[in-house]
Amino acid sequence: MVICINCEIFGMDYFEIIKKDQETNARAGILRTPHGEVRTPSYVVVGTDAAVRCVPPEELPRTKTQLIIANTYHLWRTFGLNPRPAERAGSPEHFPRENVLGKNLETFEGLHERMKWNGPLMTDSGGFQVFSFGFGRAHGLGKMMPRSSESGARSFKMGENLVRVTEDGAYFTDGGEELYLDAETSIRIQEKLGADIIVAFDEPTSPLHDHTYTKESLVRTHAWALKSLKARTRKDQMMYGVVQGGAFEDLRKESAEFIGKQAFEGFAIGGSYGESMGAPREQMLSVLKWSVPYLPEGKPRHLLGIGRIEDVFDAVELGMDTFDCVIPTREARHGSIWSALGRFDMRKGMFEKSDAPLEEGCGCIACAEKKITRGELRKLFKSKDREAGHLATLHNIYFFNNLLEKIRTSILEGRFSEFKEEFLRNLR
RNA sequence: GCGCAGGUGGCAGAGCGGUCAAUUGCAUUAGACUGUAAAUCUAACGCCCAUGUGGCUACGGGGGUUCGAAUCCCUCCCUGCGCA
Repeated sequence: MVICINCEIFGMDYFEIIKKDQETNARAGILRTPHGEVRTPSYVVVGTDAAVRCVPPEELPRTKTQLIIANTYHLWRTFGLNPRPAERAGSPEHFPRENVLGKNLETFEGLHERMKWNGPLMTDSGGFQVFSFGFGRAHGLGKMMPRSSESGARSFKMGENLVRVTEDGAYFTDGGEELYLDAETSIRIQEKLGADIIVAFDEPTSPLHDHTYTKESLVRTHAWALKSLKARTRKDQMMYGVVQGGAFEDLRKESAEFIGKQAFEGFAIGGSYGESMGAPREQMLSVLKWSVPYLPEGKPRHLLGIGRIEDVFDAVELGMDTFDCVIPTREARHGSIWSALGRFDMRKGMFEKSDAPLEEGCGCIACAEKKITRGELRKLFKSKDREAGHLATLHNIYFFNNLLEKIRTSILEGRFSEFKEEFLRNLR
């Protein structure tokens, strides 16, 4: 039985499961949003600052992108009541600076218009920034906590905690200003931004948090979830509730059960993962195993911030439908190309004279249309040409979107497990 | 031929008596990146044993001064610029 506030708008079948895998919890479906359908499982491309970095909007339709996620905190800072230049919001030619300045949210034209993207959009609530600018920054942590012994661990320096969390919300120190964000504000901003899917305000925790703090935080996140629901005024946006609970089985179950019962159109699983019990990846899988059974079968499930190849296969297998992740876009800018064989750092000397395509048979603009070779891409990277990040991003987002399309097809054809096994076997 | 300026690790280029196996950048090598503090960051980078306040060879070649030289002097070779 589907219970949701906006069912009369979205209809009972805004999320339709077309095929369920026999052996696993994988499912293929269609998520219908006001700006079009998302065939699931699907990757969600990250466009934090209202632009997929390095990709002009007109090229997005040729990347198999179905759904893009932008960020409430960053957009609030950029376009909101405290406007500041969107320095990272896309390259200048695609995103004229003058259009960014002097606007505020009251007159904001909407994300779709701004991004020149008419497809499905979602916004994250700003909840992740409560963690990443706060505890995460103070401890040099990201989404996945490295093993302390690994070389290269903690590449990014620890810094000052810029966030103070209270029962009601979070105070951010940002550029000398203090900003306050809470559930009501986050939802008000997300309604102004106007994405098809919005996310309840939450506080992610890390494996470094003990049970006491995690529980405390969970109570807060649950209260914020209810406030988020209550704060909504638009009928044309779906809202996803977020499951937290850190690395603790009891808290994850409690959270999934509580959040799963609320009148959200969909559910997201959040948090950061680490080695408090095994490797980060295994911990994440445990979290999914604990949480998913409590989430309603008939509603979409989103895994926040996850998206390497193995992660996506495992998460689909455990019943997740959508995944957003910066890996394709960020690593593209950092020089890595993803392929069915794994990840390659195109800056390495071994590619200097390579005439091979980035990936054999790839249909992305860089491979299929521009016929860029590895050697050419390496040269662009080495000369710090902006085109390098552009081409690599086009390739990587196509690769992941295409991978999810193949996963979806394999589910529909009843051969998900075989496909997974075969694909992972060929990875380096 | 004369004058001037130079010759430093793969390259560029600091250092100008000890704290120099030598700053820095590039290149190279390895690593990291998972709801975007990130088109970024970390590390290695003469040779050897690899335990080290370790051994060796090194700042064009040779010689000298000095307790001590990449740094000062002499000489040779080479490069650039100017004048013949």
